[in-house]
Amino acid sequence: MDIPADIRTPLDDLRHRVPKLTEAAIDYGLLAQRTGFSVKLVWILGYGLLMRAIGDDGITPQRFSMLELIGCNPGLQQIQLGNALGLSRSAATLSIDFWEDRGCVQRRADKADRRSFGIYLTEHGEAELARLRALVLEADTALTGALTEAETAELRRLLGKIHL
Amino acid sequence: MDIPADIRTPLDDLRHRVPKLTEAAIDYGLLAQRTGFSVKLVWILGYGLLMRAIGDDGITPQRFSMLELIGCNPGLQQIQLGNALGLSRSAATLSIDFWEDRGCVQRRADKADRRSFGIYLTEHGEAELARLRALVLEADTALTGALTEAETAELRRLLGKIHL
DNA sequence: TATTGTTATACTCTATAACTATA
DNA sequence: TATAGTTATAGAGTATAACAATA
Repeated sequence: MDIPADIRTPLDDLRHRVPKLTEAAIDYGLLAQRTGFSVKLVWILGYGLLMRAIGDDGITPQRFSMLELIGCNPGLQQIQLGNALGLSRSAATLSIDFWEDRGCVQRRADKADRRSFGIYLTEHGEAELARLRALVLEADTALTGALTEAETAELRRLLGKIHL
Repeated sequence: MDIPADIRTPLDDLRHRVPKLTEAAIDYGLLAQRTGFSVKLVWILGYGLLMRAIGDDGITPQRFSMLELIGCNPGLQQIQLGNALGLSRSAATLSIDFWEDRGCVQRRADKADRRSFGIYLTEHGEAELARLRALVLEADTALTGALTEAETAELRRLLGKIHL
């Protein structure tokens, strides 16, 4: 499975969004020493990489996360999906609306509690999720392209120690 | 110099914004394996930590970055400041307006080119920047509180390898 | 009364484009 | 013509609050 050329060397085209802290012309002072600032720069790169890999402005990383969550947890309530991604009820509604409009998810009435729905992928949604997963994996691999596998594993371990 | 109590144990109060990927109830699927997703979660934590440490909704991490940049590079043009932070001209204007309204920065006419200004800190701005730097450093230290110093250094090295 | 979902609304941040004044 | 800065405007994404239906 070849990685498309525009994903293989991806970061260089996105660097205009991200300051080079070592450039002589500008002194970044404290920013250059802040872990949080480095995290932000890498987040910007990862976001841009993912957007480009997906190639559809409507499908943001956040919306992909929603679709992935639905695929892995069929039947969840909207409020549970929202909580799992740190979204308000209304933001979850809108995110699910987006995928419903694209024919990827279905709201099924919950017979036990008629206030709520169970959210499920449609067949088309399954296919779309499979397609996107491949792109997302490639973009994520590209993000750590400058690192060895051992370094990538260590990076993930350290990030996980912070947020887990 | 003691770290305030609400910064010393900071992450726990912010976790509601950040899913625990290992929780049994929900399967995060691909998301749990994505470096980019972990980066995002850590970014959310760092952002929240910094906002809380600063304790002034107007002063965002982005605006702090602008002030720090002005402090470290007095006399830069607005457009240069914007470029250094990945901002458009209009966004840079607004960010500098914010600090000017607070009496922290000054636009000084450039005698050689009357279209542009040199941006400088005021005395009050110097003091404000010094005050904020201490808070920012504490918040950044708190972000990596779960890591040893060696681990924090390694995390920074790995992040730098990606964005530098 | 409390909860699920929807809708209306407002807010923040951003970029683009039009505009002014210089160059 | 091009550039620095400002302003007007629009877009995306979010949250809060009011609302309807149901518990």
